Amino acid sequence: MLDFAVLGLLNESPMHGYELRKRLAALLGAFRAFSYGSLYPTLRRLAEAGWITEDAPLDAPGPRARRGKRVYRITAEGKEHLAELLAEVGPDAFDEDGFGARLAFFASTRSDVRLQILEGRRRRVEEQRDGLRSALSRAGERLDRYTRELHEHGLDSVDREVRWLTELIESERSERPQTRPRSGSERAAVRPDEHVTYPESREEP
Amino acid sequence: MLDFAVLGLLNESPMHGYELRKRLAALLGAFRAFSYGSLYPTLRRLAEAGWITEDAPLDAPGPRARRGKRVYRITAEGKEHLAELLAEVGPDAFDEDGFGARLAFFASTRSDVRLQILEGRRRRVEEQRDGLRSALSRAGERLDRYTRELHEHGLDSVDREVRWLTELIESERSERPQTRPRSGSERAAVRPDEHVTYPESREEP
DNA sequence: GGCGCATGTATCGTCGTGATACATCGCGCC
DNA sequence: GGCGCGATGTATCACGACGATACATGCGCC
Repeated sequence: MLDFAVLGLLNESPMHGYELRKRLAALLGAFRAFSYGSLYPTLRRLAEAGWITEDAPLDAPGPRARRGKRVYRITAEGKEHLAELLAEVGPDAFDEDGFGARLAFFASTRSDVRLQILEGRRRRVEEQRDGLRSALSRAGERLDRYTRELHEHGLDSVDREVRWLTELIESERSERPQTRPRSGSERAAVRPDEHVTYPESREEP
Repeated sequence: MLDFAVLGLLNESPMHGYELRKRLAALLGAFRAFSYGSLYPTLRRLAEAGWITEDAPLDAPGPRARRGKRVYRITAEGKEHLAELLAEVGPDAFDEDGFGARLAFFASTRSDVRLQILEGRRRRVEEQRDGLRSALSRAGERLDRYTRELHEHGLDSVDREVRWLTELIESERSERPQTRPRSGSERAAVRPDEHVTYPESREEP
């Protein structure tokens, strides 16, 4: 999840850890920004895996080991890996945060994958809604007033999210009405200025 | 946070860990139920602190060590501790989960503390709203369409939550219009069938 | 001249999660 | 008659994120 977001951002341009975190915050909604406590370990892991490089600006040979600014840059392998991540759905894509991260890079995501993600997320939220709904109608009467209020508010929110997702899905479908043909190669519906390159489209085995 | 919720539930009646988790889930909203991985360690911690007891049903002296059903029960000290927790606000009371937990036990919470919690939570959510709002008006135009959509939906939700909290606050105030007198002892406004006993009302030092 | 604030890198203890393991019991179903 | 399956029930562990903290630099502003 963090891997995905970091690669996505570094694919746009090289960055410092600090700026990365700010961009992450802007992307995922100000609150819900990862802390450095997870960001730096992630960067190191990504560097070890070869997806990114870490340009440490030649340490001035002074007496104290300076803590230099480090610029992180995506590698060719990293782009390849990102393209794979963008093309698959993965189980995290439907929870709150994972969905947010996927949505943030929808412009680089194949149109059919976009639909899969939106529909999966909607299914997930509908389950929440139904669970909440039946819990309320079962126990609603003998629930504490405040607890009931909380659950009703939660039900409302979740209900609105389902409607929002439905709108997104519909607009996604109307902009891409070729649901019919089911042609052999579902090719990338992506803008030409995209940085990533897509692997071959693959059928489910 | 978990401590608080567990003590609150055990204050109503003794329970197994399993049932505790179910009640927790019902209370906090089905999703957002703590896993056993945090529940059992918490129970052990609470038992060590003396807030609860752990009734292990005398192991049948058979060859294999049976894993018996354990009934957890709140102690007198636990009730005292719970009353303290209920009377103070604490910094977790304003985040999503902490607030939910506090709300779930509002019936056992002093009316003035209720107001503090509601208002603190509202302030928190207003900050989120304003941050989101200004981020959107600053960068809204050059934002990805999907990202903007996500942030606008988030802003909507947060906005509605503020309004919801305002309603709760107003109804809280109207049911307790003695905001005026500022009499020496802010006494418990609590139903007589409550299990907890309140410590002396204390003025801020 | 110094104060505070944004920039910038980094670590650590704490805590919750999600997966997993294991065990018992009642129920339906063939 | 026995078989499986889902609910009940207790428990652990690796992993990952958080929040606090530390430290350093450069910049503007009064």
